[in-house]
Amino acid sequence: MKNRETNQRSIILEELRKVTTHPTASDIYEMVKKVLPRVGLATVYRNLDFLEKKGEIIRLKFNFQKSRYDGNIEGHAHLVCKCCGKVTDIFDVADIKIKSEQLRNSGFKPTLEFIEIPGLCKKCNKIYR
Amino acid sequence: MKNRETNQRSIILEELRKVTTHPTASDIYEMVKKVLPRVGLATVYRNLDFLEKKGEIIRLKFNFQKSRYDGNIEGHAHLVCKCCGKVTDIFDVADIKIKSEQLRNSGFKPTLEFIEIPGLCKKCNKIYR
DNA sequence: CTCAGTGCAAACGATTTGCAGGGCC
DNA sequence: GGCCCTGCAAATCGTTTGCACTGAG
Repeated sequence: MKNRETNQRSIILEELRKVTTHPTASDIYEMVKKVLPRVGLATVYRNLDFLEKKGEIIRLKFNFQKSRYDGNIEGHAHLVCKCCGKVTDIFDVADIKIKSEQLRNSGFKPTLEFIEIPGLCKKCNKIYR
Repeated sequence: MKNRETNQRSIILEELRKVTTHPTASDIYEMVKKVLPRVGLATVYRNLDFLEKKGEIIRLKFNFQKSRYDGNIEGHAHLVCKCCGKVTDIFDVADIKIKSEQLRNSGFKPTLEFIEIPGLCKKCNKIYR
């Protein structure tokens, strides 16, 4: 009786799965509009929220003003250049180790698959060397 | 000739240094208003931006809608509970190790001091166990 | 048939900006 | 005295919401 499989919802997910970029809601809106010209932006937002809650997609936060979305839910991390904003996916982080007694004592359970690692990309690092 | 040391700017920094919470811009606005009743919210925003660019404070991104700020620039990480939103400071992360060939090959230089680690806090982890 | 989902437009809330006046250097 | 900074108000922009309608189950 709940969670209906609408055309809009499946196409939004489908379009997001297609790309390896990390589009914003309006990017996705534009992508979906090519398939469903009458779709509304609010529908895109509502479905992105829905899909995130379901764990089908990931909402990224590296950009302050607008959210970005990732249709790839294979556990992976993001490298985010603080200088140029470039985002790189890293898939082989199964074994990130954090050595911190405070962390161990806190009882906090990290979800390292979705971590966003700030830093400087190769290009920007050269400039600032 | 540039970067004047105004009363507003130093009080904003001073107030932010005092607390160990991670206040939003309006939280800081309220704090500063107690000292400078005629201060404007825009001034707070402009100075927070300024101070962040100068590296005097850190702008945190764990909250989607509004930015939070940290006056403690001693290298430390944040544990962010995805469930209840609780944020915990971790100071002994000098030796976070990330074992990733992709990362090594990418030439990306991580700034691990400012990393935000998602996960579940002790309390929420129990609930979801 | 029912009600979750949609499209549209208006509302919202955090942040930014234009502008005239103020005060640091 | 120059011009960076401020306070105020209005503007901006991403996101959310109210509402009547639609279509999936």
